[in-house]
Amino acid sequence: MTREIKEAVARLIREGIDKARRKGELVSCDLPDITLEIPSERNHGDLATSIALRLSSHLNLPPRKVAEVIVKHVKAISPQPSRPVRDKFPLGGSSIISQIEVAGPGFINFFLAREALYPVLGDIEEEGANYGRSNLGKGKKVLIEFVSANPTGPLTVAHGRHGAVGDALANILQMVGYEVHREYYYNDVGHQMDILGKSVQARYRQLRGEESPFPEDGYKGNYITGIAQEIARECENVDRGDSGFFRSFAEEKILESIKKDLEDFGLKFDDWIKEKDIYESGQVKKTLERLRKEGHIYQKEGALWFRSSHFGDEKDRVVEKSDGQPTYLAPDIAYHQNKYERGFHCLIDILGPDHHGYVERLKAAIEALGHEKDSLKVIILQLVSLYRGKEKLPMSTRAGEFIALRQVLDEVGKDAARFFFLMRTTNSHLNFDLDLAKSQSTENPVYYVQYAHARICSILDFAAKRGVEVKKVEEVDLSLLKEKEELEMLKTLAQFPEVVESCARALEPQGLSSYLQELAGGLHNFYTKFRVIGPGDGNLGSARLILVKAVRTTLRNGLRLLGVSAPEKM
RNA sequence: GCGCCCGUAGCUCAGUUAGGACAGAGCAGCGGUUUCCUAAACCGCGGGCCGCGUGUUCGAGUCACGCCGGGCGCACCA
Repeated sequence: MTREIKEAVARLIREGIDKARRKGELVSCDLPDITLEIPSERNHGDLATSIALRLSSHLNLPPRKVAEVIVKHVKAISPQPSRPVRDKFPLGGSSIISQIEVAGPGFINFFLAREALYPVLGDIEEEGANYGRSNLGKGKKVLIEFVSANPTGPLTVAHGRHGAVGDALANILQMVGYEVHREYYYNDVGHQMDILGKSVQARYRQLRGEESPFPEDGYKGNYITGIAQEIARECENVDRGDSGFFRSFAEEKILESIKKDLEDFGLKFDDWIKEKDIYESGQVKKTLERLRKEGHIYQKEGALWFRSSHFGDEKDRVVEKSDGQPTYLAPDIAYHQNKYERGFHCLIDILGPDHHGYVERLKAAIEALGHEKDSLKVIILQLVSLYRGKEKLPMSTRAGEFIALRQVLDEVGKDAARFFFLMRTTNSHLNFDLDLAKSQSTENPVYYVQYAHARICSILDFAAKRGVEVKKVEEVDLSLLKEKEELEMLKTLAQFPEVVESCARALEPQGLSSYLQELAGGLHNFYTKFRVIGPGDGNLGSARLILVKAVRTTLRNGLRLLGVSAPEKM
């Protein structure tokens, strides 16, 4: 429901309670926030409040009695267009309500007058691609770090989910008024990269017919052999004893393929940060030094420990091993400090479930460095299992038996992949069925939503061919829209900005994909029952054209936020 | 043993952030809809001790505590 409608109704309730108090029918007490919700049950009205239930214990009156008193006074308030939103349909006073009732244990249900629903069409016409935009974020700078896969192998399906969720969240946060920066961080130094180099080196030697043992913990995927073959093809005078050469060659190749995959998946990052840069700029040393000075670091058994237990972590953590090498945590602390120093005071990290134990120590570190613990929000994104129908596919990265994101993209396409990754809440495991994502049938929710968009385009094409123009809201009698299906769509349209905001607040894009399915459903339902172009004197058609065009705008906006295309033809 | 996530219809999942009305959707199953803007669509019908228990509350799928079951972690790895 639009904010204007909710505010108007809440204002009515408050006025009703005030009147009852002045007449002595209700005693005064602290008034809780008047919350209005959209009941799940149709015949419970368009908006409902449980205010009477909340007040009853303070007032020492049965809840139904409280509700009845409030309703009596609300009904007596005369229509006052206190805040006209649009000339034709002033929103305010009781004129937007068609019926009020007390129900159940003491709920107050409001049924909206049709006139209250029409202004949303004017909003959508006016705002267009900006419909759904708000200023919740007030321009605050947010840095969202996601994917951040190390260049040791191709992106997996799990990275795909991270990419889809991170990008959608970034879009949503931008839509509600944050200034969003997308960042990718990767480790280009250290043990894992050395193993990568040695793995490629071994494969290269084997290609040359040498006896060369494969490292025990090496990367076994076929792509390693592929890189070795490229070296054999492209490079002369290879020093086959220099694993560093193989490492940097592999890093470059893999990074290149990662970037290509991300591009084809529609992901763009504002910055790529390398672990090496964090070291070379001296930030690791500087940050550890600062922690040490402030007493958060101590020496024990030859290693340096960060006193994270002082900040809520279950135990202290090593930041520098007894051999003098820093642990992974050290550059990561420095990297996060670096984010703050660049002016970001709201950080979001998207991590896999294998990193959940890591969150507390990271938060401890940022707190030790003087930042608000809550200024870092970590989204733990649960795993993805791939299915082909009923069959579960193996996903062992170690053994090199995994389906790469690339294969999924090639097989089901960007749109289906994106949508599927966004269909579940972030903290539930995702079962991704390749067969379903591919099927061009009624079962596939991506096509369901896209098809609604294409259908509307088709109606508008048809109208253009017939010489029927799409008029402006001001020129049309919107009150001709009175079928149940039309009013349902109007209500759904009006909810869009709130849905975007609630996704932003919860850092959870799933709500948006559900919303789009609902809006598409409303359109399909309407479409099969009524005609837009054709019957009548044309006035009804004009009103319906405006309605379906508004649905198209909203579907487009929603799909754009999810990173899914809105095709005009299918 | 400890920590995090999950447990809701035959299947896949919403609903738990902020407690409210007889718990929703999609798919699968069964039956129907096309002289008309794309049938990749629509309509109808069944189907549930919300894992179990105790507590808080006027009210618990939602909160607290304890169990049971599944997943993922618990490194001087990254």
